[in-house]
Amino acid sequence: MENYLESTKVFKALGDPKRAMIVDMLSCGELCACMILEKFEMSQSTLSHHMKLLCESGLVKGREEGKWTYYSLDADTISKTKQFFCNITSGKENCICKEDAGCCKGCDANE
Amino acid sequence: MENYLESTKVFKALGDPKRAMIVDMLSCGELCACMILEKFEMSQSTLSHHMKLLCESGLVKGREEGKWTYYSLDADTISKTKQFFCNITSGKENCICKEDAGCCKGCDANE
DNA sequence: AATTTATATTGATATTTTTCGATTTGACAC
DNA sequence: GTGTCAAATCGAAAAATATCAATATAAATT
Repeated sequence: MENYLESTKVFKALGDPKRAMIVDMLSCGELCACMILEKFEMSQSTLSHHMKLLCESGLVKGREEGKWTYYSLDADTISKTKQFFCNITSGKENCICKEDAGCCKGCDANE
Repeated sequence: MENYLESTKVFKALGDPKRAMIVDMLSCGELCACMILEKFEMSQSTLSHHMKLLCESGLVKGREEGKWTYYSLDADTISKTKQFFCNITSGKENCICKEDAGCCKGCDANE
């Protein structure tokens, strides 16, 4: 059984175009919040909120240095998420629909 | 430049554990709404709403046959989404942060 | 034609998310 | 210490989403 809750958090984080764009930016290396902020039309507090969400999903890591915070992608989460995406989308014989009826009731997908 | 809006719609759809689970179910073949409904604790109208969202993202296709609607995964969207995920997360030299400052203002990520 | 069955739609409510301005915190410079 | 800068947090408002019960639609069955 997949860990739906963990990976869907990452998808939720990527479900916003601005956040996906931030991830794209970070893919060529770590950046401080101020650099990211320069590229967008949003307030500093809004960016901070987006960064927090990205960090909480595990996709992004923050590193504090003096008064700056540098953000970078988390390779491990990226690889796990890719794996999860492939698992749930690639054809297979024994996916959950083949199990007993009602198998999804009360599992983590229902919170 | 990536098509953020299109792919982030798919991520948004996958950002809900129940919907991710539905996608997982569909990965072993097409299912009618009634079969999916059996597995969850949610009302019929709620499931219908989730299926609509999945279809609108392009990840799932609906096929009507008599009084049933059969749902299945859309291979093309899956492959495009995987590609997009890889593009924005894999290290590269020329990602958007290397372009002119402010390049993201007014582009599709800002709606 | 009337009934049942599968699904979609509508209307309402509750919750979550997005966003901002204002404030706070913490580091650095003077 | 005082002021400045980067970033986080708080509080509030607006928008989007999730959910359900009720109703509508449309096909199959009687």
